[in-house]
Amino acid sequence: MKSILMPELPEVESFRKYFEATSLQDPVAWIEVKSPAILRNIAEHDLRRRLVRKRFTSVSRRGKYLYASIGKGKSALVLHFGMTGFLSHFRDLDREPGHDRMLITFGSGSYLAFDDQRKFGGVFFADDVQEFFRTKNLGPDALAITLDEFLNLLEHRRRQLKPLLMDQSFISGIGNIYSDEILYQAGIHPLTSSDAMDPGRRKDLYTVMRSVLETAVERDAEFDRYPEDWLLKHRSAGAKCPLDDCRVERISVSGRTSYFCPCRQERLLKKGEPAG
DNA sequence: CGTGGCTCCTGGCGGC
DNA sequence: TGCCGCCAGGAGCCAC
Repeated sequence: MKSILMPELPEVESFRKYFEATSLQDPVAWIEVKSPAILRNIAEHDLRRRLVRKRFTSVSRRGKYLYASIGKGKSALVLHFGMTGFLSHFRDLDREPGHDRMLITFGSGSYLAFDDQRKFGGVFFADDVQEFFRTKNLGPDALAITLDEFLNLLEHRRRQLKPLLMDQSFISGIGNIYSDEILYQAGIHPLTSSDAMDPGRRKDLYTVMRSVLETAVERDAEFDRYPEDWLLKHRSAGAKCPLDDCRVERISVSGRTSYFCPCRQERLLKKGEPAG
C-alpha cells in the first residue's frame, strides 16, 4: 500500500475500494482473531458463526467507518481503522503484514488481514448497520452532506472550528490532518468560534471541505500525489508556508497537535469578543 | 451544551 | 550502544 496518512475519510474510502476490488463474493472460510482487544461488540466465535460460509456482497463507508454487507440483509462487518489500521489482501501467508489483528480466509484460498499496529481500531458486527450508526451517534458523512444541511447544523453550534470539524457526531470523516488542511485552505484560524463566521465564510468552509476531501479521494489518499501547496506536506513548526513567506506554527487545539499559517488564517472574532 | 483531561496502545525519538 | 521516559493520536468517558 502506498504512503498513506492516518485513516480519515479519504484513506478509508481507498480501503473501501480495495476491499471492493479484492474481497467481495468470495465465501468466508474462516476467521482468526489474533488480538481479541480489537473486537468491540462481538466475540470471536459469534463472529465466525455470523460470517463463515457467507459472502460480502457490497462494501460502503460512512465517515471513518467501513462496512461490508453480508448476503442480502442489513447485517454487516464494520471496521474502524483507528490511527494505524489498514487492509491487506494476499494469497501467500508469507505476505501477511506485521500487526495482523484479524485474518479472514476466503474459499478461494486468499486472505484479507486487518492490520493495526496500535490497536486503536475496532471490529464490530451490526445486525442493522443503519441502526448501528444511530447508536454510535454518527453524524452525516462529510462528503454526503449538502450545503443546506451543513449550514443548518452550524446554526445550532458554538464551538472552536477545529474540534467541531473533527466531531464525528457533527459530521463524520474528518480527523486531525484534514481539519487542519481545510481550515488552512479556507483561511480560518483553528480556534475561531463557529458562530463567528458570517454566511459567506460558512459557505466557503463547506466548499473548501468538499474540495479537499474530493481531491484526496480522487488521488486515492496517496500522500505523494497531493498538491505540494497543501499544508499537510508542511506539518512542522517553522516550515515555510507553501503559499506565502510566513512560518507555519504549531499549537495544541483541544489536545491535538495543530498546524496553521498565522498570516493566512485569520482568527475571526464575534462583535465584542476580546482578541486572543 | 461546551471544554479539558485521562485512557487505551505501540513505536519512534531525544536524552543521557 | 542501550535503555528510559515521553509523545502522538481516534474516540469514549468523566468531571466541571
